[in-house]
Amino acid sequence: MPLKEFPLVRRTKEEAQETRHKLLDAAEHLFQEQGVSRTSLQDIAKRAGATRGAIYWHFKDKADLFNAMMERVTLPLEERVHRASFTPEGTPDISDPMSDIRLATDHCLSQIVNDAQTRRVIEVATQKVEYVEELRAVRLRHLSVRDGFLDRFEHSIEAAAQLHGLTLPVSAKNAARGFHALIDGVIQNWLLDPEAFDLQQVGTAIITVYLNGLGFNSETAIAER
Amino acid sequence: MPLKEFPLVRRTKEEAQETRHKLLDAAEHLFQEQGVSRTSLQDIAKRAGATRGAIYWHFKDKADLFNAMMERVTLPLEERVHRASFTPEGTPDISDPMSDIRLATDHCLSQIVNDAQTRRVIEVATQKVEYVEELRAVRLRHLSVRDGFLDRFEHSIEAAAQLHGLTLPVSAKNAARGFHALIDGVIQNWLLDPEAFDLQQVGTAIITVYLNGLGFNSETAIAER
DNA sequence: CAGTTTACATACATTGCTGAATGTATGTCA
DNA sequence: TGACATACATTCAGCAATGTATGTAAACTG
Repeated sequence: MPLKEFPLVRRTKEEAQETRHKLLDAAEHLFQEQGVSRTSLQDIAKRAGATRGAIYWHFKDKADLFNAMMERVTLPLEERVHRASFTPEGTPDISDPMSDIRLATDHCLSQIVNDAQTRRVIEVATQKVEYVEELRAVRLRHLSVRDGFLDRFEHSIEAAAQLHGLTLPVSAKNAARGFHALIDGVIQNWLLDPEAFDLQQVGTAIITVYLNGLGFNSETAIAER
Repeated sequence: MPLKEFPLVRRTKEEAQETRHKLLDAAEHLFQEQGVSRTSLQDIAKRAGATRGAIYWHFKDKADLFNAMMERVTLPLEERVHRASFTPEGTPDISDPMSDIRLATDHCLSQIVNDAQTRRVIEVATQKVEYVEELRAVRLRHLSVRDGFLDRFEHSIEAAAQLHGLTLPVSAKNAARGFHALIDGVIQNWLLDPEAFDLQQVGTAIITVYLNGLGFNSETAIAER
């Protein structure tokens, strides 16, 4: 039964947003625990202290709710990475594009390790959902975000190579793909078994190895400062 | 209705194995198309030209069928990689452990690109299934297989470093983790959009970059031959 | 060549989830 | 202070999937 401590029927807009967030919170946890398909809207409503009526009011269906849950975390993260990659704010930096990328990457890893919500949502997105037709939109957005990152990486790598006057052993595009695959891979492996190793430490180390393989040796980056 | 071309009721043991394989084949395709949870046992039976009775005869339930489907592909693959990493057969090779690893990796990439079944199953395992309690066994096996690979990589990298007399910039364990993350990541990214790039070519290239970053420059490997 | 087991097909009972319809009390605004 | 929109709760119809129980004919066995 939906708890009835006080009259509680109609809410103000603020309260409505609060129940919306409670629904998304509940979904996050339940999706992580039982997987998306095995979690019913009933489960989510119950955990949020509401009924399915509330869900159908705020969202069209389960896929819509899933999307909202994802975007609540990924939109700010994307924006953050986006900003980090151009000049942060007022700081007129003419820094090495490669350190910008490394900073942004470190920030990502750090957020995954330190922010439980981010970790939960990424875990759901990578292990607790089936990417089928219904979630085509999610998949497409995922792809376009990825391609955006790849372009950014590619240009930064190219610019940095030019800056340091070195010739890359592979095309900038492939170098970017490898960089992305490395980060993506290490995050996924960590999520599979977070106890196995320290994501930030190992992540930083292997990125250094990879960039070193591209010709960016650590001294170069430090010397520039 | 289950097709009734001829009497067809009871089969010989061979025929029974054939229907078993047909069921697994059907499951593979349907899981890939619709995801595991959205595929009913009814769907699978129908596609295989059988009924749910056949499924419940051969398998305990859906999770059991899923396991069988996975192992039909992964067991031979694992065994192959395992063999590749020790001395193949009668060939008394005292080759560079690093080239062994590269050969095994190339073989994996090649099989993923060229064998549709392997590709299907890996795609299902990475995108079309939710790793929840019910599939705990799959997850655990996945982890133990991964750890086996990691150990192998670690030892090979260590041996190769000693052979070439170089000091690794990171621990052998972390070097192995990076190597694995790189391969895992590039495969997953390729599966997300196989049109985007050539897996074997890009894979080989970025592996070279990474190994180069570890200190194994391509000339070293070639010079040894 | 009976009896037994195998390899399924069929039928049934149960469960659980979705979507839509409807109810309802409260905010909100003219 | 009505009138309308909002933010849900409740109810209901309907299906779809699972698991099991049972039927059955052919293969296998001694």
